[in-house]
Amino acid sequence: MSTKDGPQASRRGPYAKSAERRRAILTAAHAVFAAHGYRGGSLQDVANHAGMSQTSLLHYFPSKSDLLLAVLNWRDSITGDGTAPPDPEESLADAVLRQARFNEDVPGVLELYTVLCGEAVTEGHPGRDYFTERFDRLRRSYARQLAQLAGEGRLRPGVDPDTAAASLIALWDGIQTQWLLAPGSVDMAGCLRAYLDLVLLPEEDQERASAGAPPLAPLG
Amino acid sequence: MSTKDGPQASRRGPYAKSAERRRAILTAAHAVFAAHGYRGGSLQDVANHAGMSQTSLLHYFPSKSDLLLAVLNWRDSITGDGTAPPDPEESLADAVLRQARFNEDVPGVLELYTVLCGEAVTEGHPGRDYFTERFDRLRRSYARQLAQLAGEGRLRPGVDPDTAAASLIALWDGIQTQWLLAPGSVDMAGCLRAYLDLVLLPEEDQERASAGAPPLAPLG
DNA sequence: CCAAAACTCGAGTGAGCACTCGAGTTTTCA
DNA sequence: TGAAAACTCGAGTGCTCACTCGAGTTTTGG
Repeated sequence: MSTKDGPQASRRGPYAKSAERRRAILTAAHAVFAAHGYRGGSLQDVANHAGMSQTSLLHYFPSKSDLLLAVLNWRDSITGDGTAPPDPEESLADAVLRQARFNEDVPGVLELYTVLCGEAVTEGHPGRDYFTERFDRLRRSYARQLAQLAGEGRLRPGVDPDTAAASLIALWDGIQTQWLLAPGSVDMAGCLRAYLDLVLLPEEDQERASAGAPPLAPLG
Repeated sequence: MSTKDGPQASRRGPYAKSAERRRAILTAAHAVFAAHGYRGGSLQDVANHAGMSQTSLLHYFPSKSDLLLAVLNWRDSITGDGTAPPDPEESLADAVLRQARFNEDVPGVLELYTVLCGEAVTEGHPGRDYFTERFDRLRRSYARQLAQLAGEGRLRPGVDPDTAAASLIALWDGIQTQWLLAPGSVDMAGCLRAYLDLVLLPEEDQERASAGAPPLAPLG
């Protein structure tokens, strides 16, 4: 009653090293799930990578599905969830291409995303809701940005922002899969740039775009 | 030749019902792998679906990875591997859209493909080579068809056939994933049609576009 | 300084896994 | 028709899995 901050005010804070331990577990789990998937990766493997016993791991994350969701949310908290561009001055195309090129050089990020996204459409997969919501969020975000570009006359006539948003995300995911299976045969950034070149009109034509012909051949 | 067709000519043919049983196993395995993935699906589950013991199943397919590869090749033998169009008179766009719409109505086909494709980028997955080769084959096939259209002037200027081939496949796969997670929010055929409308030029431009090519020449 | 919470982990627990073995039954084919 | 291959399956085999238990150690906060 003296210092009461709750009905059973008997809680203490975690140890000083706890945050670091959790981070080590998340790093290890990220690597393991990226390499073997959720079902194929074991808690023992994660614990070994993190340098602790499986029992200690379960002290921080009480179940395997909790660990998976923690890894997914951890990634989003670090790299962003793709919804909000870090620099509001950066164009949509530049942001997409910069992120695509960046991902090529950070091993494990694309593996984790691609592997888990495929697994997630499986019955009872703990990451299913995460990916469903992520796609929903991304589609809305890109559609909004594309609609704004359309208002500025920078979208090719006939292109629907909602369709283009879903298509851009789909193209991005699909090309990642192909790149992971044959890195030398696919140019991720090149494919994305080619698609954006088809959908977007160059900035300097914005005066003529609303009234006259775009630089590339118009649609029939 | 009558009694000797090999060094140890003592082989006999399988039972009459064997082909049917193999087909029942493949059907069951298709459903199980589509619902739970390769790692998440068990041989016991497949055997139960097929109405036999796990031991009998293993008589026909001596290991789980053998069963997976058999399922993948069985699908290709039924639906085609996407390389050869069934009707040489059908245009590339029509074939893509027809297949996309067909897949929407056959449950399990997209699940199997999407789930296994994601799993396959995992270390040591038995389906990895299959998907790598499949993508290679598909890219080459579409690139060839697009290059021919380019020769007929039916490709939008500036579009690279190789890039467009990889992009079309990527878009297709990616939109399938989104559709499986949120069927009501995504129009698969619509996205593919929109992309093809961006890449291909309408047919009536053929007279101005090229010299004297037939409208839909058979593949060389 | 000290009680109690936070942490650590060896040793299970029970379930499920792919796969094997051996013995019985059914079918083929000469 | 009969020998032998094709098939069937109950009963394992050894392994790994996620997760629990209980008991000890370390750290915190008053």
